[in-house]
Amino acid sequence: MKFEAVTIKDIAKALGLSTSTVSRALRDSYEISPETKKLVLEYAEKINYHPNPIALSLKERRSRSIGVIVCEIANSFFSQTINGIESIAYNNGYNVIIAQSRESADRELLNLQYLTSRSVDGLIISVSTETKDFGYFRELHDRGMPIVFFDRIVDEIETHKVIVDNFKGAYDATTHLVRCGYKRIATVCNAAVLSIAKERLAGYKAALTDNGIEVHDELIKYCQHGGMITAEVEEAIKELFSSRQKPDAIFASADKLTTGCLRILKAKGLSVPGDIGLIGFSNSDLTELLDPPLSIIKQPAFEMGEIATNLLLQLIESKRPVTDFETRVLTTELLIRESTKKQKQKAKEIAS
Amino acid sequence: MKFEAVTIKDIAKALGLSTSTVSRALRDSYEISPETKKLVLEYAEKINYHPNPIALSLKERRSRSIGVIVCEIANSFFSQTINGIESIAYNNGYNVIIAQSRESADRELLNLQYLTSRSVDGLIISVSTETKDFGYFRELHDRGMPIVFFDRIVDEIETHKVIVDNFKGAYDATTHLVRCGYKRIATVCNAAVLSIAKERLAGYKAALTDNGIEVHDELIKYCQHGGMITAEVEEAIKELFSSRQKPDAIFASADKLTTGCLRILKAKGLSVPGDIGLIGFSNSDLTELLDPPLSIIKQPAFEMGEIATNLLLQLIESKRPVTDFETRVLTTELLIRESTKKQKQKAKEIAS
DNA sequence: TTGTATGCGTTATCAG
DNA sequence: CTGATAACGCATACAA
Repeated sequence: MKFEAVTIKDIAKALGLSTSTVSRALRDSYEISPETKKLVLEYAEKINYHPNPIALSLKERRSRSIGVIVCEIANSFFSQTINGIESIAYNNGYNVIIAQSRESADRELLNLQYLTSRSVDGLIISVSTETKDFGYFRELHDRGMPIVFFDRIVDEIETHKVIVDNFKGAYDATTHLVRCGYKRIATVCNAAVLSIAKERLAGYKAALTDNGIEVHDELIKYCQHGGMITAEVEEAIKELFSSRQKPDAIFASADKLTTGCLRILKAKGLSVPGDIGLIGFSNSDLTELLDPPLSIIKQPAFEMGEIATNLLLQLIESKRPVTDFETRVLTTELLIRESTKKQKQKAKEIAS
Repeated sequence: MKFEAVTIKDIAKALGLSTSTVSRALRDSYEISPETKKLVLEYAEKINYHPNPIALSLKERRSRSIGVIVCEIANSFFSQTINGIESIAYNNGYNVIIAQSRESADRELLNLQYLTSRSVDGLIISVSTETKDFGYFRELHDRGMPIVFFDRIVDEIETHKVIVDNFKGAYDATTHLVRCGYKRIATVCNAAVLSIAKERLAGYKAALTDNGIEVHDELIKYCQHGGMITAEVEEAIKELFSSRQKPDAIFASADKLTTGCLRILKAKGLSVPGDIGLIGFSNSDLTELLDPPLSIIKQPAFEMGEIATNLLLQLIESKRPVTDFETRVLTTELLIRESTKKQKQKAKEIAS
């Protein structure tokens, strides 16, 4: 009673032809007579024949599917990226297989092995906060598996990468807080091993320095699990407020951290930006509806997904190893949404 | 230079054994001597052997992958559901292949054909707003393809379904608005063909009737594209406000519609709930951060994904057609988040 | 123009 | 205990 498909054999038998003739007729080969072709095609249509892609994959050693590994699907940034990935994949006849690492290096590795053993033709990856050992990525890459990294990239591996200008995004965000008059600006960021954490932290520091504000290490808090665990963000903020350098504003350097900070500040009864300034990376479509709306740094997530997929398909389809790898750096969007005119004015200064 | 895997043949050749011996040794067959087993296992480990799942699929006629079709991944409700689906699939060694219909029946059909021709072992589907013809679903189902519907289900097809009590959710939401003192309560809902739209509309109407409020058709607006197109929601609201029965509150009957309404009301300069009441289905984690926080009806999305997947795996693994289909009805959560004490009081009345 | 034989990687069925 | 062979569905080099 299993979903049983009709094969080329069935057609051959029914029509008194050989399987190869049928195969060729279906592929519209030049060496098949028009009559036979027509016969086969019509019969195939009639009995609703569909080639078995698994058999095809086995033969052609390609599955026309790409694997995607992110920490979490239910995160605006990643779900928007996956949207872009699916979009391009669909247009090119590829399937998208999704896996989540949940910020666990073990789980990431398992998914990686699983997907590659599943014969995906390529991988699009944003590494977990926990990943320290890139050996398996390297091994895969060396063995010829096409890989494209995005957002949280692995610098050491020579393949295409798609990121935003994290330094500039963080710089702009921090500068915005400075222009708003904040003096003790803290930052809550991801584990320091992550490329995005490093770049954004550098942007934050540079902005402070360029504005004559000293960088205080007590004002820099790391969340090892990328904000997946609420308590972690809570702890970070608690520490910030119990430090000598009590902050008057916070720059949250990732989607999950921004909403995490916002939630905890509100829970503490602190209004944003009344009591404390806040800006952060975010791709949620609701931040603009907050009252007052939250200023954010937005990444072009959908486009990142599209670009990553196009690059991957390029790698997949040019069978030879590609040596001229590129890192596509897109721009972030600083969305100033403070309500007072004064702040809008300041926003303009930054934009210019 | 293609990513080439090591096969059972390679092991056989290297060890001077036959492929069948190697195969059996790897599967820990009782008919292989401990020494040979050890030899094979160690060598396999050493050269990092992994069975080719495509070849396995061809042989076993199963791919250990499930297909998921939703209208849009970048929607809190669906991304949370997919999170749950991936979670269970991962635990059972299945891959999740994602496809989006983008509320287009054509695209849904193409994805459907694509996924099934890709030999997924089963499907988890939430139909698009546009879907009117369920013929292909029926055909697949009749041919033995395991299918589980969730959220937007197809009543006519006898298979497992996972939904929430949409009637009650809508009833509670509408009742809440009534208790808050609103008199002319409008609703913005999905295309009337959708199961969820019908059920929620019924709940809305029942709540009004039970509270002695007349149902006015002008206060019921449909969005054919489920809010995918902003203009559509804008139009609906514009129509509501230009009708004789100008509403004083709105019940938005889906995630996308709730945020859509909120956005447009804000854009119109109307404060919620100051100028107009609003409640709706939503799974966004930011609604609670709005000021004042927005009251919503939340669906247990993650759990729905988990349950749907468990049911699907059951269908897949019991090869015979299952005849005792069930519809799992979960409860929605009415999250009252109005700020005034009076409203909180009223919320309690509803809860009791 | 069509048919036959082989291989893709694996397991199952025989035979030894 | 182990090995040879067929089969899964398809494409293709080679034969006719």
